Amino acid sequence: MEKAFYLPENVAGDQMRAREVLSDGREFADQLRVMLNSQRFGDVDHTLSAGDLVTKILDSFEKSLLILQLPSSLADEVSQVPVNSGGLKSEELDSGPCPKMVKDRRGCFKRRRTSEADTKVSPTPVEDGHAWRKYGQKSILNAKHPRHYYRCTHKFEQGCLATKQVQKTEEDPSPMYRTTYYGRHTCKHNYTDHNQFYLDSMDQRDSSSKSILLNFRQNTPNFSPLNDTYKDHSPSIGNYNFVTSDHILNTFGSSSTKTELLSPAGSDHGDVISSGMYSCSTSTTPDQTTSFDDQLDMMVAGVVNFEDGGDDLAMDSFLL
DNA sequence: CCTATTTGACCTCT
DNA sequence: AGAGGTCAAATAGG
Repeated sequence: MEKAFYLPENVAGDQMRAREVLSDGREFADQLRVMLNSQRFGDVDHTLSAGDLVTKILDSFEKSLLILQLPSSLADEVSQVPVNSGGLKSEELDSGPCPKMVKDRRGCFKRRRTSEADTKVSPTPVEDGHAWRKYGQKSILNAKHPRHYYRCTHKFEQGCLATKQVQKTEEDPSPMYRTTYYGRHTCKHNYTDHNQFYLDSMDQRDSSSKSILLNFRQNTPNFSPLNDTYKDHSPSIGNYNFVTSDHILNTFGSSSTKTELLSPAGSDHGDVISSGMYSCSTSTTPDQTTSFDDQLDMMVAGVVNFEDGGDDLAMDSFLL
C-alpha cells in the first residue's frame, strides 16, 4: 500500500503523485472511521491501530504538501520555513531535520515577506504582557537607532510563533518606540489586553482570517513535544492545522464557514501560513462542538475536494 | 549551571 | 549587491 515517495520532476507529475498520496490518506482516514465505528460496537479486529492510521494519514498530508512545494500564498507569512533549494531525496525528507541545519543553514529558511503586522507607537517601549526573548538586533539603513528582534519566550515549548520588532524613532525632541507585531500568540500564558488587541485587530480583517486550529500533531499521541532542537528545525510541514467553522463561531462569533489549512505550528518554521492564527492552545484540548468523527470527515472531505479539483491544485481545494 | 542577551555570520528577497 | 531577518556560538548575569 505504501508508495515510494520522491520529489517529482514536473508539475503534471507533482499533481499525479499528490493525488496518489492523498488518495492513500483518504483510504487510511476511511479505515480509521470504520475502526472507530466498529469499536463502538465491540469489534476491534484490525491489523493497524488507530495511532498507526493517524500517522499514515498525517504522512499522506505531509508528502502531498511537500510534493506541491507549499504554494506561495501559504508561505508568505512563513519567516523560517525550511526551504529546500535543491531537490532533497526522499530519505532526507523523511528523516526530519534539515540535514544541513546545525552548521550550514543555507537554503533552510525563508524570509518573511508581507505578513500581517500590527504596529504600535508609544513614548516608551510597549509592555504588552507577553514574555519576549530577544534574538537579534540590526542596524537599519537611514535609521539612527537599531531594530531589535524579539520572539515569544514560549516559541519552542508551545510553538508560539509571535514575534515583534522594536525600533526607536528619530523624532525630536521625544523619540518614540515603534513596536511591530508579527503573528499571534498561541501560547497559553498571559492572556492579557494585548491578546485582545490582536483579536480586535483581527476582527477588522477579512473573515477568512478568523480561525481556530486543530493541531493534528499535538493530538497524536505518538508525536513527541516540540522542544527538541532538531525537531524544531525539521522541515516538517505535517502539523498543519485545520480550522473548523464551529471553532470559529464559538471563539470569535464569526460567520465564516471555511475550513482552512493554516500553519505548521510548532516548527519554527513554522511560522504562519494564513492570515489567521498560527495555532491555538485550545486546539490541544478535546473539543465539545466538533467530534473526532466530524474532524475525520472534514479531513476526508478535504482530500476529496482536492482530488476533484482537477488541475486546480490550489490550497483552496481544502476549503469546505 | 542555567537562561537570556549579544553579535557576527548566513540566508532570502528585492 | 545590498538590505533586512534569523541563527547560533560566545558571553553575561542570576
